[in-house]
Amino acid sequence: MLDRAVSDSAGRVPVTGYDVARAAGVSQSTVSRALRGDVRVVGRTREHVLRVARELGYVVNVSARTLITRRSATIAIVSGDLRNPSYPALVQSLQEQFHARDHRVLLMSDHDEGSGRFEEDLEGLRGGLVDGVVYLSARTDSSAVAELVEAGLPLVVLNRDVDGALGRRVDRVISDNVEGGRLLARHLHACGARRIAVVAGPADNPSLRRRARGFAAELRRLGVPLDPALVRRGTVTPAFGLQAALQLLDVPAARRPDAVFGQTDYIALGVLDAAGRLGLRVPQDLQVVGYNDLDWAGWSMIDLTTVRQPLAEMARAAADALFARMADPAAPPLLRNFAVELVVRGSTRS
Amino acid sequence: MLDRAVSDSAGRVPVTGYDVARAAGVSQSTVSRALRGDVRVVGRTREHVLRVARELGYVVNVSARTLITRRSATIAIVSGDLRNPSYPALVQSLQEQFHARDHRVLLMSDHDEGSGRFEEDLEGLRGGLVDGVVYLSARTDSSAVAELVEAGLPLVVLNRDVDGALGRRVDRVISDNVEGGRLLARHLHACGARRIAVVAGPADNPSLRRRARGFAAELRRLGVPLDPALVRRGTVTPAFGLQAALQLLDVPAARRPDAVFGQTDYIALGVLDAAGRLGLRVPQDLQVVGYNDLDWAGWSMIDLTTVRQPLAEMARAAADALFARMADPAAPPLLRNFAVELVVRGSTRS
DNA sequence: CTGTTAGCGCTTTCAC
DNA sequence: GTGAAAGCGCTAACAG
Repeated sequence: MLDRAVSDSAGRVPVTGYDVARAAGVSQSTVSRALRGDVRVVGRTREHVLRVARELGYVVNVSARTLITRRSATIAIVSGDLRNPSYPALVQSLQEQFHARDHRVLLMSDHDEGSGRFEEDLEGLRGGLVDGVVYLSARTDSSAVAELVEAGLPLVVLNRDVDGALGRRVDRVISDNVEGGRLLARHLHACGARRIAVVAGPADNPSLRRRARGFAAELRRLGVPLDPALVRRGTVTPAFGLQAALQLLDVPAARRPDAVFGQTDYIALGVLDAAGRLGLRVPQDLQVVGYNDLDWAGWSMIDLTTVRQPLAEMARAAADALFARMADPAAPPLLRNFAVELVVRGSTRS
Repeated sequence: MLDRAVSDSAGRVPVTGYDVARAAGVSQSTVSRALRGDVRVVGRTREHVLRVARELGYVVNVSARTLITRRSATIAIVSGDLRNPSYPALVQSLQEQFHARDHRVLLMSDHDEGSGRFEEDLEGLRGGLVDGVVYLSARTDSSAVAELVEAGLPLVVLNRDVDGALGRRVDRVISDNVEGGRLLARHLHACGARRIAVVAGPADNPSLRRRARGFAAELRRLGVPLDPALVRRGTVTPAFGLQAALQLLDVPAARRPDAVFGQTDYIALGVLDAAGRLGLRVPQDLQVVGYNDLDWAGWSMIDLTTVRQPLAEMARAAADALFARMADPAAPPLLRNFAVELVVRGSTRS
C-alpha cells in the first residue's frame, strides 16, 4: 500500500478516486461511475462505493474532470464596478440563474480598462476556464467582446447595446432604450414640461445614446425640440448630476428649465439634490425623471419617476441564450429586446 | 503529423503546447518554460516560441495547470444576496484585491439556505476549485464555515462575527460593532434623546447582536436604559423598518420615542420613511440613526447619521489574511478588529 | 540550456 | 456489471 504524502497548498492530503477504490475493493473506474450515477453500476456496489467515499471525505477533483470532459460548468460574468448600482441586481439574478442550472459563476470586473490586466484576464477565459460568458459591462471598447467571440467562446451581451458589425454577430439581450426615452419625453410633455434639460452620461455608451435618441425624437415630434444648450454630458454619478444640475438650474427663473432628464437614476439623484439645495420644489418648480428604476427610486424620500427594465427576465433570457449558444455554436445570432415600462412617481406632476 | 480533431463544447479546436512545440521545432517542455518565463530558456528560443504561440492562438489550459500545480489561482467569495446593499461594495473591493494579486474570483451566493444546494456547492470548493474562501455572508448557520475549515481550506470570515469555539479557530476580519453601538448611544444621548426605540434585525446575526449590546450597555451607563417595549425585531429591509417604525411612532406624543436606532442603514431608511408619512420632522420631532454608512446615507434627501466601517481596508486585510493562511496553514488564527467611526448628519440634532 | 519522462485525477473506450 | 488501459494538457523532476 503506497503511502501518498502529496499535499496541496493548504497542507491537506487529498483523497483520490483510487483511494476510494482501494478501500472499497473495486476499480477506480467503478468509483467514477458510481459517483456519477452511471446506470451500469449495480445498486449494491454503488451504495457501498458511495458510503466508502463519504467516510473518506472524497470529493471529485474539478480540474481533472474539466480537463477530460472539456466542460468546466463555470460561466464568467464580466461586470462593471459593483458599486455602480446598475450591476448588483443583474449579477445576482444571473448568479441565481446559473446556479439553478448547476453552473458556477466567475466574477470578472473590467475596472482596469486599458491597463492590459483586463486583456490578460480575457485570455484566461479562453483557456477552458469557463464554458461561456455574460458580458454586461458598459465598457466603451468592444474589442474584448470581439476577441472572445472570435475565439469561439459562447458569449451573450446583456443590457448593453452593441454598435456596428459586431452587434449583428453576437447574442444580445437588451431592453428598448429608444422606447424608454420616448416614454419619458411623452410623459414630461404631458405633465406640462416645455423647457427640458438633459444630464447625460458618456457619449460612447450605446445604451444611453439610444435612450437619448428616443427622448429627443419624441420631443421633436411633440413640437418642443431639445435645446442643445440645456444638455450636459459627464459621468454616471450623483456627483456629476448635482454639478450639472446646479449649472442648469441656478439661473433666472425665466431661463430655468422646468424639467430635467437624468439619463440614469444615479444621475437623477444628483439632480434632485441640486433642486433641494436651490430651494426648488419637485415637482412644482422642477420635474425630474431618471432611468432604471433602481431600488431606491421608489423610496418616499426620492420618489423618482423613471423607466423600469425587466431585469430578472432579462437575466433569465441571457442565461437561456447562453446555454442555447453553448449547445449550438452555429446557430444564428439572437436578439431579445425587452419592452420597458414607465414608472410614474412624485417627481413629475403626472 | 497527427490530425487532431477534438473540439470542445463550443466547437473550437484547442491549440495545445504540443502544437506549439511542433510548429516551433522544440519540445513541449520548452514551450511550457518559455511561456512561464523560466530563466533557463535562452532569449532567442523564448522569443521564437512566444511568437509561434501567439500566431497559433495558444492559451494555456487552466485545468491541466491546476491539476498538476494544485493551485487554481481562484478565490471563492461567499456573499449574501447582492441586492442587499451591504454586499456589493465589499465584493467589489475583494475582487480588486484578488485581481491585483493575480487571482480570480468565484462568486457564490448562499441564498438557498437549507435547500441543500448550498452544501453541494461547498463540496465543489473542496475539490480543488479554489485556493481559499472569503466568507462574508450573514448566514446564521455557521456549519458551512466549520465544514470548510475542517476540510483544511484556507478561509477568512469578513465583516461577520462568529460565535462559539469556531470563532476562536478561524481567521476573522471584522469591525468593532460593540463600539459602534456605544458611539451611537452616546451621540443620541448627547443630542437629547431620552426615549429611544430600536428596530433590530434577526436575533441570530452575531454582528447585529454585538451592535445592540454596545448600544444598550452605553445607554444603561448613561442612565437611560432601553425600554424592551420599544424594541422591534425583524428582517434587514426598509419595508420592515417602515412597518416597525409606524407601530412605534403612531402613538400619542407623550409616549412616542424621540429617537430610533435602525440597526442597519437599510432599516433606518424605512424609519425615515415612516417619520415622513406620520408628519414627524427629522431631527426636530424624531432623531434617527443607522449603521454602515451606505452610499446613499450621505445623499441630501436621506442625510442619515450612521457608523462607518473602513470597508476597503477591511477587504484588503481579508485578502492579506487569506494569503497568509494559504502560505502557512498552521499559523495561529488571526483576528483583526477595525475601529469604526461615527458619521454625524442631519438626522440627529448633533 | 533543452529534451525525455512520469505523472496530476479523472472519464471513457474497450475487453471480458 | 466491472476492470484495465489510454489519455486530457500540463508541470516538474531528471538526464544530458
